[in-house]
Amino acid sequence: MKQVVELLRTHAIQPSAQRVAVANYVLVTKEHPTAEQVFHAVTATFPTLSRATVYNTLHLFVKKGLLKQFALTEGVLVFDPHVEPHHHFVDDETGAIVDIPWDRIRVEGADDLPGIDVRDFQVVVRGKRQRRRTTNKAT
Amino acid sequence: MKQVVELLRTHAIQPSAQRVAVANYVLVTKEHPTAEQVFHAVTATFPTLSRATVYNTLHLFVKKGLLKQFALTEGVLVFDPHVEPHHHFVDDETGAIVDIPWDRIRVEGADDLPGIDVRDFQVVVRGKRQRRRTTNKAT
DNA sequence: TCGAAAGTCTTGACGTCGTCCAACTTTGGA
DNA sequence: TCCAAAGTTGGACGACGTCAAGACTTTCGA
Ligand SMILES: [Mn+2]
Ligand SMILES: [Mn+2]
Ligand SMILES: [Zn+2]
Ligand SMILES: [Zn+2]
Repeated sequence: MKQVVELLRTHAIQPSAQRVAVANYVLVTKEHPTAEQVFHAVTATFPTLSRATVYNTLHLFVKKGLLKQFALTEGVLVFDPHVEPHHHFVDDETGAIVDIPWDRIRVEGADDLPGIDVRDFQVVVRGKRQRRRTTNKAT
Repeated sequence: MKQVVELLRTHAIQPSAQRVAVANYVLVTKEHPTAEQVFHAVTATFPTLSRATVYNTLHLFVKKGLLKQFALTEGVLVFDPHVEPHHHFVDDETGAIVDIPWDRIRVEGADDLPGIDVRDFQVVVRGKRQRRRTTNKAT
């Protein structure tokens, strides 16, 4: 997409074909993919793309502020194009990570801790998605 | 230690020599060690202990409620003998994880999210430890 | 237009973390 | 005492991630 190329340019990133392909996936997703998920998703349409380039590109995007990086689930980093502050829910059963809007949870005292320069904080909620809501009227 | 043996027994865990050795390290530490750190620390005094047994034992302790397990830093799980709810600070520079008492931070709304059965939540704070406090009287 | 320098990409080797399994040792109750 | 169950071991294996050397591309001044 044209706008991805512009976005990379405005962040001082050369829009190579590989970077544009990665960007068109990872900057658009609502999920929180791992590097391996990005690799598999993008090589589906760009088969010659190498693993090293995926990692290099993701790290570059993080450095340039287009992505954030989290360690929330076992063993892997995930990438998040939603760079404004927000909280996360982690589904125990599937490992899925879901955004919680910043204003949905009130936090007091996290940025005023003795001896600490707080860079950021977030609430991490773990649990299960509820079974089908049966709140609907007669089905 | 004798009390570790008793602790294991009260949690229905056979206190084998290997488990006691692991317990004497991981149930006592104030740090949040990774499995590999546990492995290296305990093999220093119990050289025949195998990696598989360390992992088996840590997972058993988690299942029995003696430890909690978190993914807070890149690539590794950490284990925490402090099983009551509390928050965590992660030092950007060293990766060190430090407990924040539950009451130090007020959180409202995290357990009342639509469509979610919340099992638990915590605040994760990231930043730097401040340079030496110079609040002391004339040194 | 040409060629060098800088930038980018690929391949494949390597390291760490964690799992798994088959073979073994130890344990404790009949 | 004996033996089935429980526990342990070492090594193979897989996923994730890093790194460096070389190849390819783009840029840009002569
Ligand atoms: Mn930006
Ligand atoms: Mn307990
Ligand atoms: Zn997010
Ligand atoms: Zn803790």
